[in-house]
Amino acid sequence: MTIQAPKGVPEYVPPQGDEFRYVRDQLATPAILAGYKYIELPYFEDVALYTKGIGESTDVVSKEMYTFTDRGDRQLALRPEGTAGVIRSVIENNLTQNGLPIKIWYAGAFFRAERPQKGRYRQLQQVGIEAIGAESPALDAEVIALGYEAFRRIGLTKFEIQLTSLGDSTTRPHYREVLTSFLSKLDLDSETQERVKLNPLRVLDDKRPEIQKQLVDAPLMINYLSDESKQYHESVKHYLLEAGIPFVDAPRLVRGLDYYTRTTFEFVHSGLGAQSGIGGGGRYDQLMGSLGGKDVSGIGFGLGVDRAYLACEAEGIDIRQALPKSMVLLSIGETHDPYAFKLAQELRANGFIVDYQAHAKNLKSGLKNADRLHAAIAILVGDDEVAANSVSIRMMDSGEQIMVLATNLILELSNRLTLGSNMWKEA
RNA sequence: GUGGGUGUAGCUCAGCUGGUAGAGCGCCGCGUUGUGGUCGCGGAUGCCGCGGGUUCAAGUCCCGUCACUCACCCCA
Repeated sequence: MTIQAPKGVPEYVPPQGDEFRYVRDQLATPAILAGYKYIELPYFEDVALYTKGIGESTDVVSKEMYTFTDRGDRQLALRPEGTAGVIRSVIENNLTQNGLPIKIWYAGAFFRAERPQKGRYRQLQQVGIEAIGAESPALDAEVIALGYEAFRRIGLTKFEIQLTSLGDSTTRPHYREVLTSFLSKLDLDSETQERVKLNPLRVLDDKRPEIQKQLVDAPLMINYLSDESKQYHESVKHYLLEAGIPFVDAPRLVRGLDYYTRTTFEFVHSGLGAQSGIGGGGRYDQLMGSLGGKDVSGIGFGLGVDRAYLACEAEGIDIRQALPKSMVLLSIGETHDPYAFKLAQELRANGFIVDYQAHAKNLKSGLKNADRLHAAIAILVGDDEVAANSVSIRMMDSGEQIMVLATNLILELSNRLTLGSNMWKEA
């Protein structure tokens, strides 16, 4: 038995690797354009951060964390989500000192010890943002808009924004009582009854038809909002409507993490099967305070890069054509290798993406190689070229080929590639 | 944790009521000794997941086991 990757861990090998990287980068771009600053955080944290921050009653904390004890007997956990770590860092580094709100973004891997299935992995990648220390419907709308833009940017169209408000600390307890008393009258299995006690809201999300049937008349949070929360929610919706960002009211929307209050949303894709959520987030009024920081509210989201990538596939989006085109430099026969090697260095120094394939057996096999590598341009260095201090530039799709002086190569390429020239270079 | 499906060539998969292994794609070579893709011809590749059982005979039937996968719970 050869060694395999751990169960439930996705891999993106070439050529998918570059496509995945593209998706991840594009998902982050709207936030960068909006002035959000990057934060690099640890991949493991004190277990207490998550039990206190996310809530012990959540599945994520109670049964899906990868926890371990280090040599100093510290209880640690691979991070299952991003927000708690961001808040911890904001508090620890006093980032709230220099004016609010602070807007940051992050990207990276998260870990959940779940049973894997399509689109649900034990190691998942997210791009996330957080805007901390300000409450205004405009900010909520901005965060939602940035998520919307992110998915649009990679070409997704078959998704919708589901939006609701989970109420504030003054109205939530009352609603919870109402809901609990409703649920306690239903015919539920013991496991679900247990969930009613722990977190009744989550029962609304149950997909089993026999449960859903009983929930048609369930009381909804949206009808129990305080005037203040209601007004705030209406205002958020108004901003979105004005900006032309489509959303649907989702009064039964529930999220898996306990810290969400008021504005709560999810990006749901229709082409993914069971794991349809490609992103989600919301506002958290108490999280900063409960972790020992300033008592201010924040809002953020996490976008699933793995699922976004799957969604592209489901929509038939051709990511490869969006990637930079590549050039292959071929030397025919060994004698020209040093000459070609030097040319490759020069091209790269000028920003071109150049794959140098040394000493092709003959031109035919060299071109075949270039074709297999999906090169858009082949630069040929053979006897004829070297004799004339030249190289040949061959456009692989048209077959058009010209010989130019080596000293003019950079200039020639730059001239020929003016249209969309960034397509040939690494950002 | 619960339920279903699948393990056969590098990949996707076919292989009927048991008779000793196949296709497409890819790969290598030749047609073409400086021109790739298309086309034609030729070629290589398998402990049929693993262990046991039934049988003259097992990829095929039975038992076990491992892995993968989809779905439920839950989540990005």
